[in-house]
Amino acid sequence: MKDVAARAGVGLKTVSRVVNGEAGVTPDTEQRVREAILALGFRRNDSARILRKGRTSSIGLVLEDLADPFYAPLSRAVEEVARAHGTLLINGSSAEEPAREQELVLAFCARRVDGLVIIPASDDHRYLEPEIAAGIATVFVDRPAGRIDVDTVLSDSHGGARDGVAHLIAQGHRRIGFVGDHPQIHTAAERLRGYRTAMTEASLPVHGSWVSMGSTDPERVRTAIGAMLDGPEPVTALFAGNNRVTVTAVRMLRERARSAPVALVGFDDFELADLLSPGITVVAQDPAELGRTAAETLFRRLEGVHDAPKRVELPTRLIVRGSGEVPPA
Amino acid sequence: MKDVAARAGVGLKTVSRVVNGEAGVTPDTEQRVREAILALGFRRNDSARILRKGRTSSIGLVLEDLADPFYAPLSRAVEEVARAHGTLLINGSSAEEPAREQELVLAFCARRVDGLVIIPASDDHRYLEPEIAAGIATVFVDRPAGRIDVDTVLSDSHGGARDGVAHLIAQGHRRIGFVGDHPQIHTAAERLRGYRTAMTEASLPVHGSWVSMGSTDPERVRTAIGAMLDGPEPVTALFAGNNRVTVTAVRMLRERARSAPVALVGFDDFELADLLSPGITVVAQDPAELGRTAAETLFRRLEGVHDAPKRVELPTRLIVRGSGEVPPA
DNA sequence: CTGAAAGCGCTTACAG
DNA sequence: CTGAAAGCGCTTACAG
Repeated sequence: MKDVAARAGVGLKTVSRVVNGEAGVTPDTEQRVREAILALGFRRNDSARILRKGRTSSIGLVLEDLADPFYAPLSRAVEEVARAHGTLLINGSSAEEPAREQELVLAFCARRVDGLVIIPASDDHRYLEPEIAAGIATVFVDRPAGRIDVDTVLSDSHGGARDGVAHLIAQGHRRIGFVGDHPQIHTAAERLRGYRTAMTEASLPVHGSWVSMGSTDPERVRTAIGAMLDGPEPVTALFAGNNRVTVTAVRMLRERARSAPVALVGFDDFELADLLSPGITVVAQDPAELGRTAAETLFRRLEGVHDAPKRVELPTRLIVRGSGEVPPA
Repeated sequence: MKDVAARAGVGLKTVSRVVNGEAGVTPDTEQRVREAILALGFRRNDSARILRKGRTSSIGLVLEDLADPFYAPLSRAVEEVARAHGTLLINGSSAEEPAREQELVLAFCARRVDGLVIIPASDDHRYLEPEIAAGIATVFVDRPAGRIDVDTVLSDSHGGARDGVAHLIAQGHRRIGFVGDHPQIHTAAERLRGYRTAMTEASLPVHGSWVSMGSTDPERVRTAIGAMLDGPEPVTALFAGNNRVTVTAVRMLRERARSAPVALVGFDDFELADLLSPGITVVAQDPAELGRTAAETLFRRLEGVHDAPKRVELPTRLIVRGSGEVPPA
């Protein structure tokens, strides 16, 4: 910029004016500055601008896995909102590791992002308190924050799971298995709770062997489902706690196609669910809407809205496609 | 930092030393500084650090759509490599709009990212010349750059499509349709070329109505496929130019299940392709490997490797699952 | 309409 | 082992 000013024979401030399209420069001066910019290949250094202005016009998004088909649309929705606000998106995957979540969040804060959208992997976010106090707006999405009070956008995991399991009960099922993610994950715990609610509301007992929580690794899920199907009180229907479990369940039921058919309802919709035979009945969330709502909440804060932190819960939707309407054997 | 120094009764440089874990501070002094940092809730401002250091330790990734199942693993792979290099990832979706691609790239450059990984939407990248001259390392992936000479990582679209179409020919098909994306997109054009190569190698004519290029919007794809199946020279097999086309083709063939079965091979693998009936035979790329290779190439440049720009072409793999082995009616 | 000075919050290069 | 001065490249607040 100094070089441009020297070459154009003007002051620094005049170059700044031209670069930022501010008024108060004669066409003639502006022309000289523009020529110097072109000749020198000058591009404004936003790092310096940011340092001086205080706002970075960037936000950070921490999620579990960018490549997960559930989070990809969420992430894209956040990006679109950010773009509409002239803001850049920095993101990172926590890989479900609390230490990595914290590392990413603090790295973003050190870059002085204006705000954060977080899908947490940990359950204690007090480490964020100084950052929030320092003015970094923060919204949690998909899962709530632990031990701090911040804006949160969730899906109704409890209600969705209850609806899905009630649907199986309505088809006549009495012995229903639940396979979920690690119980520390809020959504997993809530869905299990929804399952129990539905069973209780129908006065059905829940056999201990019908519930399995843990890694969504296919091997573990297979073992769990195998035990439910071949155990002493074999289930006639399965409720899968998320998309990864559902896919493994579909594979497994396919392989056992010769045995008595087992009904299946999964939490989370996924592409091609309608093309399988039977189509997979699911409790669908709207990940893009989660992302959009979270990002809009964030920007409302950045625009200076200062009421108490809010918790938004988005409804789920049961999509009937066939797999959940298989009657009990 | 000034406040911390004042409170600890030391100089700025000493605070800097403690914050950065540099040697040469007595334990006693360090202790005082740490206490001041804690008391004041001080966090280093990386914007200032960046300005002074010259390197931002961030890279930019521009792709077409973060939410596309093909690009999500690519993006994740880039992130992992960046992470291994202590670098943050900024990303944005071009939505296949050249103006948006350029806007994102220039915004990243203004933030002085150390490097760029670009999946281009445009075919003229001369606008990048000043940035590259200014030292921003750049790698193109999935599609080549236009009118500039830079590192590029591609899949073998031509060879993959040729293999896929040759596979259909080997099953006895003579009338094969090709439905692809917009012909301006390099991969789309290359796959079409692969189709023609395979047909020519088998001395088969290509009827004009067997080729349709354009938007991957389901309505357009349906119309195109309908014309091929119901036209004067009806095809007995289809080659789909990418995952979006394949999915629409699957839906359509499913609906027409009562007519003579049509063979299908698609470019790009997708989740659950094996669970459909029949399973979908595909020419698979490895998007994560594309991303990893591109990012590693980028970091090699950032570490100072200065040979001529390289072009890497990764092989594709034909995965046989059933849909491509349907014989001609 | 234009520009000189100060400052954003750090690090660098140097001196003690 | 420690710190004062200069500077990274901009913008702000002000004066002319």
